[in-house]
Amino acid sequence: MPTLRLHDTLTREVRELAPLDGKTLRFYCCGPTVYGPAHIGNFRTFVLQDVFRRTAELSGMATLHVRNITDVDDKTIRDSQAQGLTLEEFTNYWSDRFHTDCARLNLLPPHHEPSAIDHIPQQIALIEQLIEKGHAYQSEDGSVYFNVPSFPGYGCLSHLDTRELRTGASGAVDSDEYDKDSVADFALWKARKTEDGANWWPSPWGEGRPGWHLECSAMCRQYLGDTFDLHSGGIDLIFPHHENEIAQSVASSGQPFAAHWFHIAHLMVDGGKMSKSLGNLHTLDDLETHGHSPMETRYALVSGHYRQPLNFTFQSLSDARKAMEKLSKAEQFLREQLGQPLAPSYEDLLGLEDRGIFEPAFLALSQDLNTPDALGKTFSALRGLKSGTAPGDIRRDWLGLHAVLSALGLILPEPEAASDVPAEVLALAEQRWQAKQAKNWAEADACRARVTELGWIIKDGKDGYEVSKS
RNA sequence: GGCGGGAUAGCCAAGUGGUAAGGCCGAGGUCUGCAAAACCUCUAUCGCGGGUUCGAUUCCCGCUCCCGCCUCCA
Repeated sequence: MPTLRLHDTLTREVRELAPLDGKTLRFYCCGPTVYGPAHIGNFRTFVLQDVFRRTAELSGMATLHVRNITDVDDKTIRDSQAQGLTLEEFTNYWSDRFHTDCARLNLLPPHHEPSAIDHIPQQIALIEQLIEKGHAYQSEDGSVYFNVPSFPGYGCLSHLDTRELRTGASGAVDSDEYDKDSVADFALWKARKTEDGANWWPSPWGEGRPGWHLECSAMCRQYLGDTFDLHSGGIDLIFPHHENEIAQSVASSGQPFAAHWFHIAHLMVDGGKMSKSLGNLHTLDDLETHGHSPMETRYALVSGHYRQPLNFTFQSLSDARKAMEKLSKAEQFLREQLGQPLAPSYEDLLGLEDRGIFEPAFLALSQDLNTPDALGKTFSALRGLKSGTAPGDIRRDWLGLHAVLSALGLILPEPEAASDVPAEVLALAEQRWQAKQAKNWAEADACRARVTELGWIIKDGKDGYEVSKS
């Protein structure tokens, strides 16, 4: 079993990852806040987490994957009310949409997908523990805050000295929060406000709702225990979200929290930050409107290393299509050598011992999830295969290729089905073929021209032809 | 101001103390009545200036520029 090595944000080094309990790799990924369609930047994170899980599983490890749904916060409350929906109706709609997009991107569903609202009691229990241990306090209005100065390790993940955490450092001050003892303190429980509408819950501190950071700490504990293998999210979550999670969890349990931290760098669009005002917050639907499939998007998202900002362009989607067609041709070549077997299932590939000429590509994934290197090594192996310089076991190599593709989660395009070609086009193509056999070039060319006009392309093979959409 | 990540061919993007993977695009070739596909070949000395070294794109220092975080953003 190849060892899995991954960069750890906490220690800032690439470290080997092995299940703490010797059996199952348990990890938590911060999920979406469901108040609108997720954009491809969000999906970069989820796709890379998926590649991580697949690589672990294909290496022979068992996994336990938890990813939450944040279904209560300022934005979900605000937007649900604006649309005259209950919070549940609103978040259910966007959760469903999120799941649809995940499926289109071939993301493995997490083993557990807990939501904040479904875990209010666990969150309240966590706050009670924190207050009991002197790490939290109640303010005048009934909100509860975490007492940051009471937790010496605060800032260890983001390497931000707590002295530097001063309000207004970035130019925007929330002068609303007078109740905090220290500017670094953050809300565990937010007292009910009129604008929250029906969205409040009873608690020992009065009516209100949980703070954002709290849900993850509570649900990590619920599904993975106090200490588990890995915690992941976008790079922007390092501070303050993950820093706060560590504070809440460690201060309440007295145990180590996540053993390893996995953060994914941001996606850029056309060299700059994505933003609504620039109109470059692409969703899967947007891209499909432009004729780019979710798989092309997935390929584009894994074409850069997860620790580097990735520049996303429409050109990268076109490149992805071409690259996948190339992979598909090679896969068909191997399949034909084997006499048209069915593609192996994901389960068939788990813990595969010998990946043949694709072993280096798979190894690249095991080495800090180097997806671009894995793709490069895959194409390099392909070249050797086709030029016959890599003699070997075809079946072994075919399975090896599928292991790499499965780890990346790529589903290759199938050759165009002939069935949806219009009868008229089919007839013209056949007529042309007959003319060609008779060496009647003028008629053959006329037929080709006509077919082209209709938006189709004829490609001749050795003993026949294929028609495809132009 | 603090912390962090970058700068590699037309575009995207790996990597290494010993003269730089891969994909896309482009050029040439084999093949082909045409067209396409397929296959082969070709295209960079790695932001700037110093230093260490037999040798640096890779290590160190300085500089320029870019980006992110420091506020409930993946």
